[in-house]
Amino acid sequence: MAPLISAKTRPVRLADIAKAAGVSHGTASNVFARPEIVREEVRERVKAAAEAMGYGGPDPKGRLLRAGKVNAIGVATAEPLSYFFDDPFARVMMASISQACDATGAGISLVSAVNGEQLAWNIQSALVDGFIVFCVDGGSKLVQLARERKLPFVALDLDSDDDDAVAAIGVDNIAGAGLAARHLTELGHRRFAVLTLPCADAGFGPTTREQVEMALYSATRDRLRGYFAELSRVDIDVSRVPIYETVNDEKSVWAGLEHIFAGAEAPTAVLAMSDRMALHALDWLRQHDIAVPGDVSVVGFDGVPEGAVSKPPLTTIVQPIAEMGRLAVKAILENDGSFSRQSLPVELVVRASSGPSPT
Amino acid sequence: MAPLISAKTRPVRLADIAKAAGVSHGTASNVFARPEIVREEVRERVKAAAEAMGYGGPDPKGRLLRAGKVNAIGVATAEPLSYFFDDPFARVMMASISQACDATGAGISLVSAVNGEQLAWNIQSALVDGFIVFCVDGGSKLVQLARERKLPFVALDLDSDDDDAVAAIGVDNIAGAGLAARHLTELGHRRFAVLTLPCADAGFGPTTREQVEMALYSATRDRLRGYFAELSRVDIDVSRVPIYETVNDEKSVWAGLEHIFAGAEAPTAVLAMSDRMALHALDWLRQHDIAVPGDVSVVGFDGVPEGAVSKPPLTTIVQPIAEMGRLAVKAILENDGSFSRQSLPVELVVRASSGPSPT
DNA sequence: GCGTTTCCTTGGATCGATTCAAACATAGGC
DNA sequence: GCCTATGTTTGAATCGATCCAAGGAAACGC
Repeated sequence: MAPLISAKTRPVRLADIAKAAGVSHGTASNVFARPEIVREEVRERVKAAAEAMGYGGPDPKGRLLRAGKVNAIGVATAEPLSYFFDDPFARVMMASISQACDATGAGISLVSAVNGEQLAWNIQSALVDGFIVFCVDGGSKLVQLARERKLPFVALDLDSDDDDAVAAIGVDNIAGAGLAARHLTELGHRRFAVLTLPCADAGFGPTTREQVEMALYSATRDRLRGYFAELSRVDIDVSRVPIYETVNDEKSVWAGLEHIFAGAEAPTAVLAMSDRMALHALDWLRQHDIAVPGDVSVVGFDGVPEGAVSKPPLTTIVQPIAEMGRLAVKAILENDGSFSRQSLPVELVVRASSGPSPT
Repeated sequence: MAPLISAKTRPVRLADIAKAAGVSHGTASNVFARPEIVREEVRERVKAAAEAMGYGGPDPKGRLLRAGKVNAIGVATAEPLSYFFDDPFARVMMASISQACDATGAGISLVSAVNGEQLAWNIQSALVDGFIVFCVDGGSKLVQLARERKLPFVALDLDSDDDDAVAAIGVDNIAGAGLAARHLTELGHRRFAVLTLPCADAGFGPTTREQVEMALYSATRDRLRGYFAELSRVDIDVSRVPIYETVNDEKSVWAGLEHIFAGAEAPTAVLAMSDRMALHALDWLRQHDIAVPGDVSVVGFDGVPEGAVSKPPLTTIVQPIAEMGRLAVKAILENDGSFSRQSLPVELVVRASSGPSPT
C-alpha cells in the first residue's frame, strides 16, 4: 500500500490516481468527465484508486483554465459585503439577480471591500465571467475597475452623465423624483424637506443644493434635481427647502429629522431619496407623535417590499427592481455586445404615508 | 500598430504582451505582480504594450492554478439562490458570515440548486477554499457532497444524530424548544398547537408526531421533541396537540391557522418552529381579530431582527446567529482540524406576543 | 487472410499565469 | 585586469486538469 500522505497537504492529483490505477491521465480524466466512454472494468479500477487515495474529484482550478468559463457572475459594490444582506434595496435586487442566475445555472460571487486597494485587488482577481456593479457609492471607481478587467459588465444605476460606452441599467431618477414632488404639491403641500443619500465622504448633516450637485452618485443628484424642478415649477422657493444628508441609516435619519423639525417652519412634506430613509423617518415621526399623513406626508424612493407593510404603508416611487436584475444577468450571460444602456420607467405608488397638506 | 483582435475573442495573454514588448514572460509577469523589481524603462514599455493590446491584467484563472488558494468561501444550500436574500434567518446568518469574511478579506460564493444533479455539479465545481453548508433541507445530501470535495467545511444546524466526523455548528434545539414550551405552560397555557417546518417533500397540511419524527431535518424533529417533552412533563396530552406542517411561507402558515382554529378546541398558545412562521401567524391572527397575547400567545424560534419590531413584538428563542457565522468562517479559514462540533446555547427572549392564558 | 469498422486508450499539447535558479550585465574595490 | 557585489532578466518547470489526433485491439465482413 502506498504510504499515506500527511494530513496537512493534499497533493493527490488526477495524475496520481492514474498512475496508481495503471492508466493514462487521459483515461483517468474521462472516468470523471465522460464515464460512459471508458470500459467498465477500467472505470471501476480508477474509481477504486481514487477512493483509496482520498481523491476529491477533479479540481475545478485545473478544469477552469482549460474550460475558460467560470459559470458565475460577480456582483460588486464598494460597500461591505453585508450590504447585500442588510440593505433592503440590495436584497430585492439580489433576489431577482439570484432568480435569473438560478434559471441559467450560473453561480454568484459577492465582491466587495471597504478599503479601495483591497477592492481593486478583489475585482482583479475575482473568478467570474462578468460583473454586475452596484453603483451606490463610489460608483465610477468601481466601473473603472470592472472595465479594466475587460469582462462583460453592467452597471446598475450608473451616473447618467458618465461615459456612454459602459452598459448600464437604471431608472429615470429625475422623472421619478418629479413624480414624487408633484404628488405632494398636488396634495397642497408647500413646505418641504429633503433627506438625501450620502454625497460626500461618509458624513451626515445639513447640506446645500450645491453640495448635492457634487455628489459622487448621480442618482442623488438627479433625484434632487427632479424634486426641485417640480417644486420650482409650482413656484416654491427651493432655496429655502432644508436638505439633510444622511448615510441611509437610522441614526443619521433621526438626526436629520431632529434638525429639520427644530427649525422655525416645520415642513408638511418630507421627500426621502430611499425607502430605507423614509421608513426610518416614519419611525421617528411616530415616536414623536407627529401624525402621518395628518401632520406630515412622507414619500420614499425605491419600492422595497417593507414599504408595503410599514406603519403607515409608504407612498413611494417604485423601481422595477426585478426587471433590472433580470436584464443585468441576461446582459452578462448573453454578452452579445448589442446591449448598451437602458433606462427603465418608474412608477408612483400611493399608499397611506401621504395625504393632503394640513395647512 | 498591431492589427486589432476581433471583438469576439480575447486571446491576449501575458505571453502576447511580453512578446510585443520584447521581454520574457517572466519579466512581464513581474511587471504586474512585483513592479518594483523591474527596471522602470522596461516596466513602462510592458505597460504600454498591455494598454495598446487591450490586456485586462493577469487572468486570475491562470494565477489560481499556481497559487492554490481561491480566497473565497462557498456557502451552499439546497434551496434556490434567492433563499439567501429572502429568508430572514439566512439573511442574518449571511450578514454575520459576510462580516467575518470582510474582516479577513475573503470573498463569498453562493452555491445552490434546486435540482439535485445540478447541485452536485455546482458543489463539485465551485471555486472555493471551503464550504459552509446550510442544512435547512436535504442537509445530509449536501453534507455528503461537500465532504466528497475533501475541502474544509462546516455544517450549520446539522442533524445531531448524523455522522460525528463532520464539523458542525448548531444550537440545542431540544433545550430551546423546551424553553419555549415551558414559558407558555408557566403562563398557564394548556391548549397548544404546533406549526412545524417542512418534514416531507414540499407539501403542507396537518401532520402527526410520527411524521415529524421522520423529518429530513433534525432541527424539526428536535424542536418537536423539545416541545412535547416539556408539555408531557406537565401532563398535557400531546397526542391531542394539533401539528401543522408548513413550508415556512405565508400561504401555508395561514392555511395552517385556518385549520387549527377551525377545530373544536381553539388553542391558546401557538408554538412556531421559526420566527418567519410566527410572524406570518401574527399577521393572520391580527386579521382575524384574535388578540395576541390576549386570546392567543405565540412563541417563535430563531431570533431574527424582524421579531423585535413586529406587532406585537415576538417572544422567541434566539439563536446566537452572529456567533455561529463567525465561528463557521473561522473554522474554514483556519482549518486546523481541531474543530469538530459545537452546540451553542439558545436563549428565551420574552416580548409581547406571549401572556397569561385567557382561560 | 486481409481490410474495415468500432471501441478504448494513450500521451502530447494546451489553458494562463507564477516561481526560481541560473545567466547576464554593470559597477566598484583592490 | 580580475573578482565580487548588486541589480535585472531569462527560460524552464509547475500548477491540475481537458482535449484530441493517433494508435492498438478486438470484432466483423467477404
